[in-house]
Amino acid sequence: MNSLEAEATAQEPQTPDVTELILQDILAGRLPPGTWLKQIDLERRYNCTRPEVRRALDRLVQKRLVEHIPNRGYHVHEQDGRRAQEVSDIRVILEVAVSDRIIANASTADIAKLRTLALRFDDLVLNGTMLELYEANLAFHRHLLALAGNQELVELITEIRQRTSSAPVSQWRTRARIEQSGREHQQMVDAIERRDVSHLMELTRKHILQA
Amino acid sequence: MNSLEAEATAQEPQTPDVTELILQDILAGRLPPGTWLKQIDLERRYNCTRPEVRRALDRLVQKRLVEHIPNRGYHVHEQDGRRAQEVSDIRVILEVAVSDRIIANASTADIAKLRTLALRFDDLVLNGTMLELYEANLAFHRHLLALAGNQELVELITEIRQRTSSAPVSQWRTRARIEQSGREHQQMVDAIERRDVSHLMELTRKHILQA
DNA sequence: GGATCATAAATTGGCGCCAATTTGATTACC
DNA sequence: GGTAATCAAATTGGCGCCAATTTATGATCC
Repeated sequence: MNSLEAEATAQEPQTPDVTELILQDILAGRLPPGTWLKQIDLERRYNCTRPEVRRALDRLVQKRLVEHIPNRGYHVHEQDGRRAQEVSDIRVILEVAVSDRIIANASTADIAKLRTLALRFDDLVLNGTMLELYEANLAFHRHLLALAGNQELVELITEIRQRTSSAPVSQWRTRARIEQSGREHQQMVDAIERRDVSHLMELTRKHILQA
Repeated sequence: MNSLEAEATAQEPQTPDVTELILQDILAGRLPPGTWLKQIDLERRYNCTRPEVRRALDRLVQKRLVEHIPNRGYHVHEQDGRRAQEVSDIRVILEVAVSDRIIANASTADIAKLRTLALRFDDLVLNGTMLELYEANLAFHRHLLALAGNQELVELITEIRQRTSSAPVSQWRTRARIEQSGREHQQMVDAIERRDVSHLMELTRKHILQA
């Protein structure tokens, strides 16, 4: 939703939710998989108290993003190839299945909005951080899914996306792949505009599987 | 997984995860939607410390089972008809979509195991608590889904099931409906044994939607 | 010289206290 | 008699300390 307003690492004395800050650092690849998250380090890094760190770590464990070993500590969950594949499979099933609803509900305004978001993604390919790109991509997919008329579905897919793709860097290996993703976004909007359900389904399937 | 070994409310001095205890009480309907979860009450009810209560409450908020209002407190999330409908829709999409994989992977042993679980459900209809029935039902559906060969899918559906069906009582309103569910379980196993994909899909769809 | 044990440093994790906010009741006032 | 303001009780929530466990280091023994 809101892009990154916490660009300065730890400057402001206010408390903008430590969980979100750690999450973004993991997503941005600043805390790579396997990294041990020592409570004192986090306390200093985010300029917060011990209980806040603990609460954040516990939440991230619930989200399956970090692993907890009793009396040993917390570390960023290793990338699991099988799990990533399984999540992709789930996404394909769901997003392909609601393609018809998306097309049925998409108004002219919705399509315009999707184009804007797709363009923003393309723009950030050239000049933008990996995190910004990640969030722009997420925004596009969230608005797309929202058209299916099932709010829970939007939240659910947002959740399971985070669950595996620890570092977005590992998602899009090359710039060529990123640019390809951008083009696919455009094609998906085109398909929606033409009300071509089967084409949208095929585009969605490919887009997710090779992301 | 493990059935209820914490039958005695709060007797043993050990700490068998307070989160799970509160969760079960919500699921069993002992803590109806809307109930305010005062920290002192929980502290006494489950014979645990303040920080444990807080951690449990925070986790349940993450699971969307309780709602948190800052400086006001925590209360069991109200049953949301729309959300329940949306979760059912998601379940239908997913479980119908993997029907073919379930049938492709189901061995003779798997089918026998499913029959056992279905029978256990039927048995508990007569003599068993609501919670036991709920867990037997969950066990059947988990084993069924596991045959699709996607572990994440099993965990995901288990999660979203909990997310809405606050009180399992509200799921199966009448005993007639429960017995009908039991028969449908049997029919689903029959369909798997006959390798009748389309029939399993139709049974699954109806079973979920009118549960 | 290498391995093992003991000791010390560091880290995790449990626990209780106290301030801030809210709720309910009593009192004063219109 | 009803309403509004004030005060007290209760509840939430932040914070730091200390014990338990683990890890690293160094000394001793084989």
